Amino acid sequence: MVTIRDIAKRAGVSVATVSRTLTTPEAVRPLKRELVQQAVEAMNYVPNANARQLRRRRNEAIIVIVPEIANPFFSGIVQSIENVAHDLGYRVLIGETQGKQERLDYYADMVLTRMADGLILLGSLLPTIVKAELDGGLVQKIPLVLACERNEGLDCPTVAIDNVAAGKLAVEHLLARGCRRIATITGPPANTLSQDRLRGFSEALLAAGLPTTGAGIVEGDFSIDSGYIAMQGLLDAATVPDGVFCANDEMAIGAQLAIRERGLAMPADIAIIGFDDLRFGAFASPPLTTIRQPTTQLGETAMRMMDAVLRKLPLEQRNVVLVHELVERQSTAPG
Amino acid sequence: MVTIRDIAKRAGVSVATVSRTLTTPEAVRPLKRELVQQAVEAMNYVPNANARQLRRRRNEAIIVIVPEIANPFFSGIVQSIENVAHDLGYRVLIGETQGKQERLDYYADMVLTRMADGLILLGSLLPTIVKAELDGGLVQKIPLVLACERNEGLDCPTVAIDNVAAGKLAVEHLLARGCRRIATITGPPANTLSQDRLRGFSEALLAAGLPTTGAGIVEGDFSIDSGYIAMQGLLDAATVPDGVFCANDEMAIGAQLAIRERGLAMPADIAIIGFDDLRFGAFASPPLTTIRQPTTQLGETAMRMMDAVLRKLPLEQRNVVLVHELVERQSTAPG
DNA sequence: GAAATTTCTGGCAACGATTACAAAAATAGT
DNA sequence: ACTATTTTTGTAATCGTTGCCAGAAATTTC
Repeated sequence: MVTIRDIAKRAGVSVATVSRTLTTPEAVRPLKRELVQQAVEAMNYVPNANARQLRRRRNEAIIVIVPEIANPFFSGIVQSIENVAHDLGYRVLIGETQGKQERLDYYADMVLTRMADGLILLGSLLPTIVKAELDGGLVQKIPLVLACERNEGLDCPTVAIDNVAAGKLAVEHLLARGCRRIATITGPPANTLSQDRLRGFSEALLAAGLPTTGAGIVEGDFSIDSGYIAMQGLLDAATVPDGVFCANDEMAIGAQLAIRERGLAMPADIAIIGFDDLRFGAFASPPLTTIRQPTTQLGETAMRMMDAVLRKLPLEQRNVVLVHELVERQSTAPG
Repeated sequence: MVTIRDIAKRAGVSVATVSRTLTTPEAVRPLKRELVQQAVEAMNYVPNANARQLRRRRNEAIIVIVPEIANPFFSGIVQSIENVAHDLGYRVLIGETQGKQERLDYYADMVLTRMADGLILLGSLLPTIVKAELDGGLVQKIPLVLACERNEGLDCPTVAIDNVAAGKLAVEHLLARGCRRIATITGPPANTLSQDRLRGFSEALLAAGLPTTGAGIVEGDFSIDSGYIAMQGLLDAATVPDGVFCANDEMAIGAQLAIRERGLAMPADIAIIGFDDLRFGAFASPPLTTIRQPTTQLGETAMRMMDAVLRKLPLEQRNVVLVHELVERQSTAPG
């Protein structure tokens, strides 16, 4: 391996000068600068990042925690984080938890060991060391940004949409097109996101003077399969719904298959609305009405917040709420 | 930051003993080991990974290059790589190229700077420094494993399926159910994967004594939208196909929408077969027949190969070909 | 042209671990 | 009890950079 010393020797300067040429070229005279650059070129020198980071005590690397990479909603956000990170000079490490605490802690450890500078969480799971903070235990502060999900009592920068309002909007849309027997397929109840969307559902029905409980609420787990199964349950019930709000698009797509298999028409017999605006939703049968989350902005904001946290800059807002949007397609087309 | 020296002082031993307790506990007497462990616990010590890696000249981190994270096919492989990597003690950094050479080179640089030990490529793009090798230029060897795509002339471990055979199998399936006007929607022609699948298409038709050229071959780019647009083109042609082989499931799902919009029935009027077995395919309308690639095995094999390369172990096979599989669903159900 | 500044440069001590090597302690052998 | 052997331990060098500090070189000023 060719080191900075080799370059120094070849260019006939000191290691300090080489280092400066590489990091602050304007601080070294053009003549020597040229010499160094030639040597670097000739010997194919690349500075060792480990040594540099050790010395600088800074990594320019952050970890993004995703429950599941294969979920296009998350990967969209990650994509946007990567773009911004790249511009800001950070590397992005993606960690997948698959819902496992152990996995998450493993990644949190990487920021303790200084392999990475901070953590952006897209899911609802919190690292054990962070949870300890909530319980008032001794604190091992690690730079943290929460995206997508709020978390009561945890004091860290957050960016998300207002899921209660968004859920409410979805159901109001179903009401507006005339649905009266509205059901919902929710996510896991432990998930704050699920809770919020469900609350929006209830609030909308309450405001419309319709019953909000009973067989109309079925639990899924955000997967396609769970949507399919949940919908079968709804279809087997005594009163079949005429409108269903699914807490995400994947479950909605699963639900659509169940409905098609029964030979029912959408939206004529049952209207369906999803959440997230996956690109697959636009090509579903029928194309899926949904609530769009501003994926790009979500990722961008999260990354900029992280940058601010790491550079200890003041944040103008610690809890950003982005606007969601109703995307109307045929699955709820007016009758 | 608490360092190894702090622990040594507190435990009343030397730094060497602390280091050993942490890396090879069996080499230190239980008594002192206990002392050290207590100090570590009490002071919340975590070794600095940069210092360790600098010294060890090894990172236990690899980069996986994906053209697009949002593509469920790739993310499935990544998921499997992550699982195996975890078991083998590696960290995984995911890099998204979005088809940009510059982005890829950026990640390749990270292995030159020793931030990571090696590169697993899922796409077809090659880093510039690797391409230089092909041209016989001076070589900067970096540990490399190719997954999904073969690359003539590049001597590095590879794992993939036989895309020619798989493409052929898909078309033979269409032939078997009676299709005679078979078209295909391909990927970008520069892509070896596309080329292979197209070749399989041609070989199958040739063997069946059917014409293989003309309006029946439309170019897509693996995106849903491109499948939708390509299919519209096919439907507008003089002779409408009665079977279409799409080079991936995303395009097939796009094509299906185009067909539904024309009011044609699948598979009665047109049979459709895709490639990859995305989970969305199973919930398409109608559920999509496809060729399944063994995603899990693909990822696992790639990661194990990388491990072997890094540990300089001999590989029993440098070019692994995995078996693909036809998954029959309604989009090609017999008449 | 000498003195006073200003700009560049080089030497060397960090950064926080690992690991040869040698010394010390424990154990075994007689 | 004393030596020979084996285990443990500690000291110090090392990994490849960066950045402080002091001195050298260039520039400005009078």
